[in-house]
Amino acid sequence: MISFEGLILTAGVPIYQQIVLYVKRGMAAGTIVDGDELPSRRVLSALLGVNPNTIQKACRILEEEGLLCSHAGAKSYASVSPRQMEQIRRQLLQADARTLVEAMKQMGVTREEAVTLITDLWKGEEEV
Amino acid sequence: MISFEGLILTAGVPIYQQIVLYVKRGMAAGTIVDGDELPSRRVLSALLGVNPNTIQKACRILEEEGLLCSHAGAKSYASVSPRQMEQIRRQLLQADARTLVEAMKQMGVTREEAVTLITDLWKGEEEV
DNA sequence: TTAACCGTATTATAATACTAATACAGTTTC
DNA sequence: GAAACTGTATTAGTATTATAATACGGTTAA
Repeated sequence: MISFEGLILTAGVPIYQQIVLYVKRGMAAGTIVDGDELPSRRVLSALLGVNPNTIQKACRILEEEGLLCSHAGAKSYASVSPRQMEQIRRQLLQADARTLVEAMKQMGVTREEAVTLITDLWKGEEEV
Repeated sequence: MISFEGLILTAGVPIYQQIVLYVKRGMAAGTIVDGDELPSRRVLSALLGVNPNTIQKACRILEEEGLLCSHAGAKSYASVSPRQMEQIRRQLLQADARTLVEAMKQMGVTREEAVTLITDLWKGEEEV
């Protein structure tokens, strides 16, 4: 059963997008693997405190991308091949890193300063 | 006169937020300094191809944060003290880096891998 | 002073995101 | 087969984002 305990909803970003991203990142990390069972729409909506329609929207997107297998009446399961897993991992990493690099450059930050900032933050959060 | 040539609007994020962020990053980088003149609402809206109301919303936010000085009938000017500049820089850097670190950790990426990814991307974009 | 600019405000319209309340049909289990 | 689930669809209402079309009054320079 896929766990959503690690998902902390942030204001300002569409909820369905956050759910999709959470699942994709889990797949990239290997914490969500092929065949894993998804909680039902109703259970998940109660768990996250959002509307069932919002959950359904996220699930529909995941299914359209071939990452979720849903059939009316039956439970839903993760569907990820090793190839898909690698592709998702690469795409997400590239996107996140590119966003940061562009932001840093716009602020006139040097590469060394950026690396220092990240390593420091990494250590800092490990203590918490 | 503050230049907005470097601002590339992205779909999915509110335009007024992108404008506010662009100005703040310019202030953090030192490319926008205290007293710099802002293009008029109408000129800027034509330049970016967005509605004047959207520009006005961004300007209202910047003024409420004390970063823009506007008076009816007169032109608008950037208003940044050295203390504000440092504060903005620190806030934005922290926010961006924190977002990346959380994403990386969710995907099971090591600190070394993250640093490598960023340094590579930095070099790669410098060639372009 | 008057014309041309400036910031500001208002009203209306449309698209998207999200909530809310149902309803329906397929699957599973006892 | 019936009850309890499951995914799916529909309709309605609200808030935010953005556009559109004006309008008003202050500032500035010819």
